[in-house]
Amino acid sequence: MERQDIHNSDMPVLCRNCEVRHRGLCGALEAGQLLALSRHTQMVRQEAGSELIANESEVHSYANVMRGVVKLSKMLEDGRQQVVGLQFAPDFLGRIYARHNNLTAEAASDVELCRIPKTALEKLVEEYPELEHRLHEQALRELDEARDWMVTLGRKTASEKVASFLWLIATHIDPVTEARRQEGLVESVTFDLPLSRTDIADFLGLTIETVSRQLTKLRKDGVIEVVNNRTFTVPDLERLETRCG
Amino acid sequence: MERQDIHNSDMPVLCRNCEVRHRGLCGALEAGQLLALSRHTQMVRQEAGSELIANESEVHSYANVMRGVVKLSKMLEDGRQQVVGLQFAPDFLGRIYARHNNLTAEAASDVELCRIPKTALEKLVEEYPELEHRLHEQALRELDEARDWMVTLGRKTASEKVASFLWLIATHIDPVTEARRQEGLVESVTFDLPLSRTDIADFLGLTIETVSRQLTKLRKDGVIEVVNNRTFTVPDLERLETRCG
DNA sequence: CGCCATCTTGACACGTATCAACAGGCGTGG
DNA sequence: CCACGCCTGTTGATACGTGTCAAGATGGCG
Repeated sequence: MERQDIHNSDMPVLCRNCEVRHRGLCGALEAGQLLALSRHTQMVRQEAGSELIANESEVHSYANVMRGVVKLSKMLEDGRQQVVGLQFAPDFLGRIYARHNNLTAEAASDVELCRIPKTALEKLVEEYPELEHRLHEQALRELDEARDWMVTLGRKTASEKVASFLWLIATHIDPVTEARRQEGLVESVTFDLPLSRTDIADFLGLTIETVSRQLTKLRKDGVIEVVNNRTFTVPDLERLETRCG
Repeated sequence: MERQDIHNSDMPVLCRNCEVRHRGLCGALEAGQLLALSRHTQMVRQEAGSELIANESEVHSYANVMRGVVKLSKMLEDGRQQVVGLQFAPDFLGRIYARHNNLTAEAASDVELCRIPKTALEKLVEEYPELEHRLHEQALRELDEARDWMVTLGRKTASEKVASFLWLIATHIDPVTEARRQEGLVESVTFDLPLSRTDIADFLGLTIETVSRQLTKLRKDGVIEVVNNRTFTVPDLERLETRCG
């Protein structure tokens, strides 16, 4: 997979076929730099539910999310849990520069990751400042998202929280339809939830019962249609947005 | 203030006397680079309550917090407010690279800022990668803090939230005693709250009445002693920590 | 077909919000 | 110098939203 076709171009085939290359970290790099990077990367598939990063574990590698959804969470000593973020392709996964991880990462759906060892990435970052710039911008984006979510956690009602969650998923799960939505071309969306009711509750600071009740309320109000437990359709996204508080 | 004493050293006097230089952004820089930076910086004092960054406003400058506490907050359309972060010296203030601010910053106490225009800093960042590295590390630190606070907002009880807030202030308001505390040399601390009850409530996702009730409960339990409305002493920090959940 | 995990629904409890009254500090002005 | 009003914070009574506990329903899968 990591072999390059020198008769064609300097770009590794792995990267040439990479769907997220232009949007993610690697968009920063020229062909030659991509080659340097790809010498150390490895594509791995992980099935839903597998632990990608264990809390308190030593950092050995980082990764780019290529496909699927990753769930980031933290736990109090007594077991109370809070999901502190979701990552979608092409997000960078891992806390660079830290010795130890301070959260848990789990595959929420089946995921594909492009892994790179800690030392390899850190060396490349020193060499190519544009790489650090990209990582910095992602950190800032995640910080913005975390702060937006703090408003949801601290100040919204259960009903608004659930609507906000559905809105988040509807607008992040599929970059293609999201692009069309932003041009006003789409108002109805169908999607699969990447999280169980328990995870949703842990994301929203609620119980699963409250999440369930608010979902049925949204269904009865016609804001969502339930295809099955895990897949919903939102007939009118603007209508959903008004429910987000 | 910005004149340098060429007979003594290349370092601008402004910076030579700067208390936070080694810990903050500028710790990245050599004397010559500091000089380049200080050509554009300006110390300003703002009194408690003044708005430092207006939401949605265009970004014209950034700043380092030199003294005091800055409160970052967001508001929903109907006026519900959430404080999404506090900044202490020597934190960097402002969302670099963004065209528009997406939160409000207010001086929680009287503050001193070291301001620098947007374009000046961005040019310097391009020139000195170490500067971007420092900013990146601060963004990552703030992200960690935001995620920790998400746990507080989503999963802690009112009592634990108030204890967590007091813990945060007690361990951040004064770097000197905090350093001694970490060596186990201090267990009692007295401090001034930089926030009103309203702000504390908005930070914790509670009402002022609930904050007030939890404070009296902590007082009656001997966890805190109330010197006056704004200044408390914590006789045993470890005892407070156990109340944080 | 039946088991198990996941989700939903119901009855009730409890924590926090809401609304209202009161207390204290502090500056202003008589 | 004290009276007054205002602002901030506290305390109390009650309401309401969400949590808790328990029972069913649904769906996937052997």
